[in-house]
Amino acid sequence: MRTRFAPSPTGPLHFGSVRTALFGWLAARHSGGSFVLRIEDTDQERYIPGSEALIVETLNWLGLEWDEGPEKDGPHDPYVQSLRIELYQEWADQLVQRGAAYWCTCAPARLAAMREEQRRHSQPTRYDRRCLGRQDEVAAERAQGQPAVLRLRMPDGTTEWDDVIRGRVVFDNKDIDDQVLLKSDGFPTYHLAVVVDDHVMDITHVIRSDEWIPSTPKHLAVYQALEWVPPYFAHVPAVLGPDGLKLSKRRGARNVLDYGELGYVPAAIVNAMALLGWSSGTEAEVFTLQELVERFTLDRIHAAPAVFDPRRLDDLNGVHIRRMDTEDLVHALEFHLPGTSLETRRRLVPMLRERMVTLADAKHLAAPLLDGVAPDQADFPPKGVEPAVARAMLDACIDAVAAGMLEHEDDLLERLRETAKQHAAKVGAAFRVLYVAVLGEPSGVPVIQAMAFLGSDRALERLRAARARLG
RNA sequence: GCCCGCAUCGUCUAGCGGUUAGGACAUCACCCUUUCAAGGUGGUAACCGGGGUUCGACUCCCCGUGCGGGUACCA
Repeated sequence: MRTRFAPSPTGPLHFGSVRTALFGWLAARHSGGSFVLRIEDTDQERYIPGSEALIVETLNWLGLEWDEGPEKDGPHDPYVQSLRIELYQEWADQLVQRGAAYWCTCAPARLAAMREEQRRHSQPTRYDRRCLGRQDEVAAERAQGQPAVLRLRMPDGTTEWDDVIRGRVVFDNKDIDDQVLLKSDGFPTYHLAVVVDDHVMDITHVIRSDEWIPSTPKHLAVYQALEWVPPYFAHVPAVLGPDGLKLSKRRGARNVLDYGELGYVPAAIVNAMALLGWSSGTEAEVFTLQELVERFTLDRIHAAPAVFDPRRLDDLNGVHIRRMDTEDLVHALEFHLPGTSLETRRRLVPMLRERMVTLADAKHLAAPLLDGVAPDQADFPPKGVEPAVARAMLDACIDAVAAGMLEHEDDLLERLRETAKQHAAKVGAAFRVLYVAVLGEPSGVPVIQAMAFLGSDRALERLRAARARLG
């Protein structure tokens, strides 16, 4: 199996487009086949410089390596369509010779008026083939330098194919327009370029978003005219935003790379994407990339569009963070805890790990431990705790820490529990005093571990400052 | 307007004629607990509507409805 991801360089990749790439990548890897990355930049107008670099970075970040494509070389180099123009023109000639395509010099204004008229009469809007019947004149016009486009001559009859995800799909060819294949500037349209490249590059399975279903008959017509064996088509459903509309840059769909800065890990993103429209058929839903490769098959993709729920990503992100290898986590945290040493992060990880939804959470979680100054807290002692209990807890803690009990966390914990009980206070509530004293907040990483991290001196400093506030 | 696709809890989904309609997220309750989390247990919550087909429909067919997409010298 050979699959490809063929984005156009019109900006960063969003969740929906990357999911399509993921499906293609997984299908290829699962079958032991190869995955091709191809840049479809046949529209110079929409080209946004830097997009290709973004695409490459995104795929690399998620671990979706391609076997052939930009920065990779391969037997079908180059993998950028704007560099393959002559190839498309050659096949366009073939289509003309075979009577499957014809030149058209109709002006845009005429086409617009024609469609307007058709719409008014409840007719489907298609090219009326005016130029098809006057090819000699058109040839003369072209010779004089008049701009022209090459159109596919859509054959009569019906076009059908067995979509891997949807089953049989049938179109009546009379509803399908004579698609422009070559623009007046000599560039191919998507419709010509994909077909030529997918065939030349031996793509066996075209996995693309379902917005392409209506144009698949056009592509099939080209395959047929050129006597090429068409690939399998798998049209994956769209990913919708919370508004129920298809994700798009226009509507603020987020650049997938942004998720990295927000603290999402690749494993979680890939897992969440896979679950949007695909299911394993078992009740397991947490998978690593490798586990997805083992289980993924195209036929288990659900045909209905899916609404992306960021809460699911959050959950999966926490799960994958908790499962991450410690050293990997220590390294991943570097970005979110700038200025910290490897060693510091190693000591922090046990306290942070189970409390992070995103890696970015490490910042506020670790702040009380990394700041040099003891945090302030207006509401002290915390409500629900008698001042007498607060004093007793702090005194006991100060004595114990001063006596070196931070070396024995379990004993210290036991000592503090007893102190709370002796004062008829709920252990949880009594401890809150300590949290506020040490972390500046009634919640956070485990307070005894936090004190151990800070060291006796700094811990005592904060405890005494809090004690002093109580008088 | 014309064409196409889709339709199970709020969300992602399992289901492929006979099930107490299952799981996950979210949500609620409880347990555990040094706080917060994590974890555990349990609860609330779904087959878009109408016709068929069938002994029997979530499941198959048709029609509606809703949603999505296409309808470009954009992809």
